[in-house]
Amino acid sequence: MDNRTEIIPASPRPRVSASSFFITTAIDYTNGAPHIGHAYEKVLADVLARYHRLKGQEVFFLTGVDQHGQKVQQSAEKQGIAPKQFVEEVTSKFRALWTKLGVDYSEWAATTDARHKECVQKILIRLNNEGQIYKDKRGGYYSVRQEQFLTDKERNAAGEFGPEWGEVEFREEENYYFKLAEHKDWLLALIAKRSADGNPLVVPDFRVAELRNAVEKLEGDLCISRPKARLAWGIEFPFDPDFVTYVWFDALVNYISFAPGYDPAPGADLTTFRRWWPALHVIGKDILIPAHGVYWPIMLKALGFADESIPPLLVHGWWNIGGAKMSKSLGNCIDPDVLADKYGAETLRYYLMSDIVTGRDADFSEERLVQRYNTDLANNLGNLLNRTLNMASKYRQGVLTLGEGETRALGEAAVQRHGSACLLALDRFSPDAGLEAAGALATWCNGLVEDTAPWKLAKDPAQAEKLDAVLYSLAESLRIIAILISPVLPKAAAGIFAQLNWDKPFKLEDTTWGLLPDGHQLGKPTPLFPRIETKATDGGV
RNA sequence: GCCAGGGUAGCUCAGUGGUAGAGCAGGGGACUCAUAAGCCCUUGGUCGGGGGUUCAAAUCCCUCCCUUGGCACCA
Repeated sequence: MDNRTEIIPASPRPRVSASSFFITTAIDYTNGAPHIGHAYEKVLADVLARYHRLKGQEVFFLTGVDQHGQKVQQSAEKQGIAPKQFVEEVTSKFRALWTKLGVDYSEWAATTDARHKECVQKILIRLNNEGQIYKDKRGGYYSVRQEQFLTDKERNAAGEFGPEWGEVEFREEENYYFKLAEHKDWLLALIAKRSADGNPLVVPDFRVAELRNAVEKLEGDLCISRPKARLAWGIEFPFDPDFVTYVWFDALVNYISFAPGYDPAPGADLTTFRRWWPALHVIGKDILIPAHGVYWPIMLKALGFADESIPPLLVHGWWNIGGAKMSKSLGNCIDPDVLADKYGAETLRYYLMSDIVTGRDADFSEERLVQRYNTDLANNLGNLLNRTLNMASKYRQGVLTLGEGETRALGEAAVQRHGSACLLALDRFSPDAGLEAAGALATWCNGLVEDTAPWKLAKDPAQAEKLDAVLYSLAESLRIIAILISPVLPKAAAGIFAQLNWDKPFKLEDTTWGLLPDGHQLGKPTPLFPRIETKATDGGV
């Protein structure tokens, strides 16, 4: 219904470059196959990237994989293969899935890439030269079995380390540390300033408070190395070959090491880089604190980035399964590859974009996926296209005539109303609300058909111009709906254009009413979204 | 434990002082251009429990229960 198109997220949109759009996703850890959460984030970023391309902006969409680290090293050892081979196998699964789902990225960030390693090492050298990194010896309790230091969090109710850790010993270890704590006040001020300026560091805004609380509790510096004896699978410290860098200065740096034109050398020419930066970082809520909300801004600050250049974070929620958190240990992971094969990639894209409010959690249900496809795509939009072309074919041999102006004005007003709601939603990173607005336009069109009953108009020669105007308004609305949904459903949008016999590129400016010319010949109707028939017993996941 | 947010129709949620709402699902009807789709009408709720303030509370206050997230490197 019309009033639902008014549901627009309240958070202001952070400012990123106007002429170009740089968007990144988290890079996925290559310790296992991709699940539905990985797919959601990449599709979300892809939809936003496609939307900005639709607006005519240059888009740089960066995604990739985080391939280093202890878990990968351990998993590879278990399989008796080299870490390199292990991550290559897992990485290929991710890339194949993104291809299947139509995730159209510009650059692939793999942390084992030579370009990335070089950038990470240059950054470490620079920060070391500038006194932001120091070496220190600290002690702690170490689990030999788990090959990790334990913190108080690992202690049980009795204040002891449980038997699951095996033999626990006190151990001292030298490592490199990054000066984090001295930037605490700067970061607090930045968070406040950016929110006050309407250019929030974090969206949605309820996450800003969470971040502020976390920063206020910040104390101590950040350990950024591991001795090679303990972890060999990583990027070597350029000034100390006994160590590799540990996660932060490896994974987070991908956002600039793979960006166009970045060079960490002091005084380097960053003209190209600045044309794109800052990026919009699309991340999950699990990695906001502390990685992206605390460490990353401070790392960039240390590298000389200005306050306005600290990138905004778009924090999405999680897909739960039957109310429970999805996890490998529960064995309730949803395989997006299987779903895409079963229902089609665009059906999955539609579900992932429509059934979750950006920033919040949602419950994944295969049954609901089918239901939303049938209700929204097959019954509402697909059938609208089909009945429109059938009527045009039956009553007018598929030729459009402008017809009476009053009826067309109604169509134009509806397109204006729902179209602007859709675009506003996409500007606010909410494909869910955008799709709802586009769907509301289709619903309005179906209402127009019922109100005007073209099958009756066709029997009365005196109503010929009205019939023409109805058919024109429907076809023109469908053309515009196709553009509006194209970021989410590029193939279906192309299918609508094809059936409308409208061979034009997708552009946002073409959502203007009235571009289909008088006398336009429409194509032949074919069901665009065939209904998914389910057995009554097939209840989904 | 601390901080923040929730608990409203079968499901997903809107509604912050003035006679309980939407979409989907369920039921009924009229129509026929259409993917048995679309359209119209409609059944569903003592608004988590208890107490309080008020002429009036889903809405404010107190309390209890349940739940989610963050504080703790799994999108």
